[in-house]
Amino acid sequence: MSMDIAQQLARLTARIVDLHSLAELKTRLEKATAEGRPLRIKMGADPSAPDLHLGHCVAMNKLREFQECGHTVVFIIGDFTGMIGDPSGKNATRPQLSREQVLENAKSYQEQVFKILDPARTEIHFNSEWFGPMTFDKVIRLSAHVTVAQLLARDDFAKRYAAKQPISLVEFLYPLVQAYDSVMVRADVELGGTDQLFNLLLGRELQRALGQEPQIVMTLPLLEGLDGVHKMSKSLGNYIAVNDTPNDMYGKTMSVSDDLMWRYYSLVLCMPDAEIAALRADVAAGRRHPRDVKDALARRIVAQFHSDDDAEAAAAEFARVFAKNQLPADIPVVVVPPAETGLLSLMVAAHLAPSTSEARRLVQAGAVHVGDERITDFRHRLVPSDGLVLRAGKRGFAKLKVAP
RNA sequence: GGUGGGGUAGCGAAGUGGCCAACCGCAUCAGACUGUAAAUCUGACCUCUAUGAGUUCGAUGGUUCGAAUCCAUCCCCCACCA
Repeated sequence: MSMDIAQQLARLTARIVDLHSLAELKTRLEKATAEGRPLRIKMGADPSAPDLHLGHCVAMNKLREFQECGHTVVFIIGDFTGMIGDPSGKNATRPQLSREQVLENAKSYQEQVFKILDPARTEIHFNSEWFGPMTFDKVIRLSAHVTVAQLLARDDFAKRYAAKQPISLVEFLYPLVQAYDSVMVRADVELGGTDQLFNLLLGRELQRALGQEPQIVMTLPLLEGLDGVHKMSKSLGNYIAVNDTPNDMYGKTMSVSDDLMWRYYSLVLCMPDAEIAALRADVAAGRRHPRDVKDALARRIVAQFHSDDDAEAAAAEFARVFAKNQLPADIPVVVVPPAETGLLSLMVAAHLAPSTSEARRLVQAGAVHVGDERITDFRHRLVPSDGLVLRAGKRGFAKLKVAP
């Protein structure tokens, strides 16, 4: 714990949305320094989605900053809750997970998490540790600490209640479950997305009710996904996964809108506000092209999760394919029979279209090239030859190989 | 348990016997323009051995020349009351 309190505070409160409260955080940091013990920073993870994406990284980055200030991250894998199935929000029922699935997801979670976090300063717990053996009388006693009015205060509950939409009892129980996790790991700080604020605050209340010092609560912004509107999430398919290939990662980043890229600079790369402001000013004044600024962003993101070389290669590949309209370096090879066939069935065989109807639409729309030639006649027939490249749309490529 | 409302393509939402493969909006895909940005314009958007055919409107069975539309049974959802 080399940094002094003021430095830590400045660092730890960057980019956050809510903080309850700054004074408590300061006191707690001072106390920790005095006692020579690191703070315990809790964060919960949902084991139903093993694919971490950049949206998760917003909070992870904050966790890492805590670690860099010498504190311990306590990562909770919600395996118990995962096995019940989380009915949160719109998708009424999430699939229940088996024990094996949860463990498998947890493992892949860990691998991904440690691309950002320091394993030496991370503790991982499964909440089945304490919920598994819990008996129902304890559950009831626990629920006595929370009132319905309190729960209804949560924004999305309030809205749904007002709109006469259903709220399942399980959903009511969830915040309590999460709050109890905080009690069990004796969290000093818990952080999450802004949508988690209520749950985090409930943890505070519960800790107080059970005689613990209440955790400090911190929320971070929700990162918008590739569509620029909704928060990045797996179910919406608008995400950049931590495990995406360099090319995908680079390309997806380049498809982010200009307005949004500043958020990525801030929330994913943790670039200080002043630097971002300077960049923005350059772009506004025409000193820099927004495309170049985005290219830099994409490179840095790829470099962070892969390597500098990967970033370089992805940028080069992107320039070749999309800027110069040349063929990608790696085109999937499809083995086809040597006989003459219709273009449509060839496209389906090459996975360029899921159905011949779809293939026909692409051809009619002028999206299909055979070699250098654009084909618009869906009845087109051809004799496959080795190395012939089929192209459908911007991203669909297939290289033919004739079966002997 | 009672009363009322409802289940239509990825989502939302029309349609209440033939003009319905099903208006419209969103999302998506493609083309043009570009910086694979945004915005805009255009087209497509169940499947197929494709100017035709086949399968769709919670499920099953029925009435009819003909059903998403009518009838019966069943399944599921929601609100209110208890």
